[in-house]
Amino acid sequence: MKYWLVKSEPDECGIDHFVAAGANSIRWDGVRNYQARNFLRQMSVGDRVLLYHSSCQHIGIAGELEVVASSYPDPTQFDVQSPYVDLKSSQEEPRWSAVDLVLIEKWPAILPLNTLKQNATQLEGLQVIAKGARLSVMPVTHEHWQVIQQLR
DNA sequence: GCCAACGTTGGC
DNA sequence: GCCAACGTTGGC
Repeated sequence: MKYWLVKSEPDECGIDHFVAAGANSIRWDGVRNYQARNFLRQMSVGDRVLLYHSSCQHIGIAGELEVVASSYPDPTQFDVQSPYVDLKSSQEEPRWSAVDLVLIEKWPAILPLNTLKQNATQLEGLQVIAKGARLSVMPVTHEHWQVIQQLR
């Protein structure tokens, strides 16, 4: 089992979207960055995922998700109605991938980015606390996962 | 709203 | 292959 962190603005697809979906999964699509896509493609069913809220009032980790479907072609890249459409992508060689995620737990409170930064020594290398970090899908080591669990 | 950091594009 | 210009991300 591997560990990951995904970023989203809570208005777009936040923890409450997953709460509303209940036992139903939500497709994690619209990723249009190659490095992030490559990480999506490394996800396996059963992997655990931290959901991070960005660009909002309470920045930080909002809860835990689980991968229930490994990567498949992101349908939004072919949807001309979608803001994520990519006209340079083809059905034969889809450029972008999506996975399906389901809620494991909404944490009782957001674990603030500030708290993560205050524990930067223990979390050294965790990409979300790096200055200027823009990656929206990133791996989390088992050690970092355990530190984060203790901080929540 | 500002702006630093970053990824991508495209001319050469 | 280099790099300037541009658009976007995301914390503050």
